[in-house]
Amino acid sequence: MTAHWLVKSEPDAFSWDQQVAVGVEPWTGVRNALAARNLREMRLGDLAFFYHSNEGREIVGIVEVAREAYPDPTEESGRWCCVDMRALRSVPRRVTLAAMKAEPRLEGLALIRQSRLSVVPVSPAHWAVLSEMAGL
DNA sequence: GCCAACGTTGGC
DNA sequence: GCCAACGTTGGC
Repeated sequence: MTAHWLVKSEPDAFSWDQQVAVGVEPWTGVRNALAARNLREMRLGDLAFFYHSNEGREIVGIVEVAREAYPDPTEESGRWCCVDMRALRSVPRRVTLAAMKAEPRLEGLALIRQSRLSVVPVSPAHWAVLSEMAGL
């Protein structure tokens, strides 16, 4: 069963253009227990929206899980994990946070409800609405 | 184990 | 640049 997610990155730190350029990239640096749990639940081939936080505040592309959770190499203790993400495609239309907030069918979206969480699940229904808004 | 202080994230 | 939300830390 394929699950859907949304992952955030500040474009200043790591942008969608960089993700596209490298293809596959370790999704490191998550230091929040709930976000880390979401990472561990990701399965090979799961899809995720790539969202630019802070600057842009919009969904810009789609990535897929290319490797399931393993210890984050950027952290010594081994208690944090990361996954590998592969760039799949840019979205034809970027979906802004404002547009998501204005869409009644997206009520309860974790991105809005827990704005500080960097890795959040997206329900199948919400995924369908967001895909439609993104022009997919 | 409680809770105040503090730090960080991210929207505005 | 401000501030709300919320996670973490440390004193007790």
